[in-house]
Formats: sequence, structure tokens, C-alpha cells
Amino acid sequence: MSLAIATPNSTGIYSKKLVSPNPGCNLCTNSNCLIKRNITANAKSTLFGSNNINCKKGQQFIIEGAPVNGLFFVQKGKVKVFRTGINGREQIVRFAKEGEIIGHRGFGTDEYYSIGAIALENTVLCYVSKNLLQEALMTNAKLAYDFMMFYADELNRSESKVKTISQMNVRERVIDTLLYIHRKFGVNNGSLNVLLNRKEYADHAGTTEEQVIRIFSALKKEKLISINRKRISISNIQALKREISEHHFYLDS
Amino acid sequence: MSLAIATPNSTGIYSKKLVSPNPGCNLCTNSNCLIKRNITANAKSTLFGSNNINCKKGQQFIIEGAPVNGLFFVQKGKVKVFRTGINGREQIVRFAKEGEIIGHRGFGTDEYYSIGAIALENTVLCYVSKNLLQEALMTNAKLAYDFMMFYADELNRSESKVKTISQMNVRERVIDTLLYIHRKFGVNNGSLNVLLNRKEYADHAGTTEEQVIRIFSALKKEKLISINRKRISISNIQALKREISEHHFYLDS
DNA sequence: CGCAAAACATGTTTTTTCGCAGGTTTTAAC
DNA sequence: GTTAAAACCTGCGAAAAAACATGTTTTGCG
Repeated sequence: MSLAIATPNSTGIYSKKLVSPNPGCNLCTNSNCLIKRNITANAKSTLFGSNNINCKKGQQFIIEGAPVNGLFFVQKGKVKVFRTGINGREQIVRFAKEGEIIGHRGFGTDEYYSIGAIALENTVLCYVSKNLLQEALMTNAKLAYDFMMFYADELNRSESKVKTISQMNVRERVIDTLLYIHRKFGVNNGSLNVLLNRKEYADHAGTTEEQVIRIFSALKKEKLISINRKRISISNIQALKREISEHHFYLDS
Repeated sequence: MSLAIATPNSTGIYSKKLVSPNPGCNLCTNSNCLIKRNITANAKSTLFGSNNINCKKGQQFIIEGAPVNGLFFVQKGKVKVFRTGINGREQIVRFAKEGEIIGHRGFGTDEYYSIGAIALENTVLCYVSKNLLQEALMTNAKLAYDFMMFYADELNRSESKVKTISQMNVRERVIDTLLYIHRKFGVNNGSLNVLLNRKEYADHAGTTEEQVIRIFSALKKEKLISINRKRISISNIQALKREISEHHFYLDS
């Protein structure tokens, strides 16, 4: 059957074992999944019923420049999406959590992924083949509308990030990143609900590991955050927000 | 009729005279307009038939923070889209030409524009009210799909720009901007087909006017570009591309 | 034409950020 | 528990970029 051709198996970067044969949409609990919201149970099991991928922490499941076959939904877990620059320097363009989409280039005529994606923890992905999804989008206006809204929103966020990186100084960018992580992943037991190393903070803020370490130290000394190894707690979120507020006239990302 | 309420007239920032009463889609010659491609002539004149706006050079037609009523198509002319930061410093997030869309926040529940837009030359805009377009999108899957593709593409470009601004040095960013302008607006009589001042190049490259002037001087001395006031000609596009090629492993914007 | 404003240009100073070097602590593996 | 690797931390000099100052050229307008 044609589905097999579109399955990530065929790209060769996923082992057979990692692809579950049949959990599918019906067992998925993501209430904010665009697919789940817009497709009937019947169509779901037909079109998207057998493409779950388990991804171990640290595993790269999208490689920059690899051919596009489809896109991924994060069913459970956390992911970083990045572009690689000179000397392998990473720019993290965003993070993704449950319900979010990875791989915007799954559509159209584009042949290669322009981003890479790595699981930050053990993650369950839902793979949707380009062709099947395209068909669904072309016939289901509400689905296409929801996808459009997703992209329009992401575009707004990204254009906001362009300004952020361009106009904020390093300290402000690090603070902005901390607040972004706080918004995106929330808090668990008082500390940010995701474990990133200093390099990953730097790669998102567009600076170096050393600068992040320096600024974390300063923020700690100023009692704005507290640090226990990788566990970062924001002690005074108002003060942090205030420090970058002049950059945000109109509610950005 | 309800159309009048959604017309830009009602926002108060456009004079009556600038809004043509009845040219509409049928006289529009943009073959790549998303609306024109997907709506029948009849529906077009009903829904989108009377919202043309003439915009003089230098006129701002979207103000950051103003309430969103709809979005704009560029029917003819050139536009810059920007966000304003501290001390009124502008970050130009992109330029737009014929057929392109301005104002992604025309949809959904967002109440305020997060970007500003200014005409770079005398420009004809086509205004489409949020409500009417939303209705069209919800019932026309192909239209929604095309919009989705537009935003997915813009998102890719924007995320590419994040990396560009973050990882390139000033000279590379200025070169990148020159090449972007070249791609976007092309060449007329040997020089770039748009007249921007040094500040606008700087605002796109994320640097200062002085740096742009310095780098233009250097590029001129190196015979990579030639300058006649605002008319910039790229003399050796291969050399310019080569200089930033290491940043572009996989076809970016 | 004459004038003022805008745009362009360049040299100098100051600030910010980077990159390296050298260290300590933590984590994971045997 | 030992050991190696990874992660974290700090100081300092170098480099890049911004900011400032000041002068020139061009443009638009009465």
C-alpha cells in the first residue's frame, strides 16, 4: 500500500522498532491537535492511523537538507527546532511541545527540510505524510484554515524574534529567552519545566555559552532567578518583564 | 451595508478620496493574487469589489497597535513592513511587492496589528475585510490552502532571517540584504528596482546607517557594487553570493 | 536662485560582545 | 570508587560594532 512509501521508515533514519504499528489518532490525547479537531474518527484511522514514532532524548528526527516526505506532530515530549550555521553553530528558531507541528516544509514543492529537529526528552511523534495531508487540506476548509492560522501565528512570533535578536543586547535576549521558555513550558516544582544546558539557552538567544553563564550569574546575584544546576527558577518575573518591556510596545510573542 | 463598517475608511486613517469606489478585483491584473486565483468573478465582485486604496509614497497605512479590521494585498507598488523598537528604531521584517499580503493578524481573535507598513512608492492596495475573508476561507479549501502555503513560506523565510541576523557579521548582513532586494525587486536599467535610503538598508540588515555607508563604500572600492546616489547596481553578484555562501547550506530565503 | 533639510560620508571614541585560557564541579560509565 | 567526559564558571585581552562628532553633497521648495 502507498502509505508505506511515505512512512519515515523509508527514509532510513528511523529503525523499524521505533515505529509503533497501530496506536494512531484514536489513542492520542492531544485535545489541541489540528488533525484531531478537524477530521472524523473514521477518516483519521484511515489516513493517519499508523505512524507513531518514539524518539529518545537527544535523537535527531529531522535532518537539515534531508528530503521532505511529510511533517510531524509532537504527541508527547519536547523538541528543539534549529538551523545550523558556520562551524556548526546552532540557531534554535523555536521549541515545540505537545500538539505542535514540526517541519513546515512538508507541503508544496519544496524538496528538502530547511530546519533540523532534536528531541529534548523522550518524545512521541506523530508522522503525517505530505500527500495524505495535502489531500485532506484541499478538501477540508476548516482544517486548512486551522493550519493557516497556525502558520500565521508562528510567522508573527518569528518576525518578533527578528526584532528581538536585532535590537536587544545580550542580557535582554537571555532574559527574553527565559521568559519565552517560561511561557512555552511553564513551571514544575517551582522551576522551568524543561532542562536545557547553557549552550541551548545561548543558541536560542543568539549568543555564546559564556555570555549566558555570565548573565545567569548576574541574575542570580540580583535575586531575579535561582539556579540549581540545570534547574532554573524565575524568582522575580515582574522585574525580568519590566527590564525588556520597553521593547514590547505591542504584545509580541 | 455591513461592508462599509469593515472598510478602512472607518478607521479614520484613510481619507475618503484615497478609496476608489469601484475598480475591484475585475480590473486587477495580478495573476498571482491568491483571491483572484481562487474565487469566481461573480463572488469576487460581491465580496471584494470595492476596496481599493491609493497610497502615496511615504504614507503609513498600517500603524502598529491599531485595531485589526482586515488585511491588505499589494495590487501595485512597493511596501516595507516593520516593527518599531526602542527610541523608534525600526526593524524592517520584510518588503512586499505586487500580489503579496500585508497584515497577518487580519485573522483570528487578535485585535491589534503587531507590524507597521509604509508605501515605498505610490502604491495601490486592495483591502479585504477580516470577516468576509474569513467566511471565504472557511468554505473554500483551496483558498485556505493557498493562504496556508503563503504563510508557511513566509515563516520559513523569517526563520531564516533569524539565523542570518544572529550569525552573520555586519558586512555579511548588508550583503545579504542587497541580495534579498535583488531577488525581491529585481533590476531595472542595471540597478536595483527600488530606491531605498541607507537607513532602510540598515533597518533591514539590523545595523546602523553609518555601517551601511561604510560597507557600501568598501563594496564599491572592491568593484562589487556601483553606486549612483540611491541607485545601487550589483556588479559582481557571484562574488557577493560567495561571500555569504557558507551561511547557506540549504537554500534559505 | 538661494536656502534649509535631508541624505550621505568619514574619522574617532566608547561600549559591547566574543573568544580563549584555565579552572572547578557534576555526571555517567566502568 | 575511580576516572573520563561533559558541563559549568571566571578573568582578560581582542575584535566588532555602535555612538558620536563633524563635514560634505544632494534635494526639494518658496
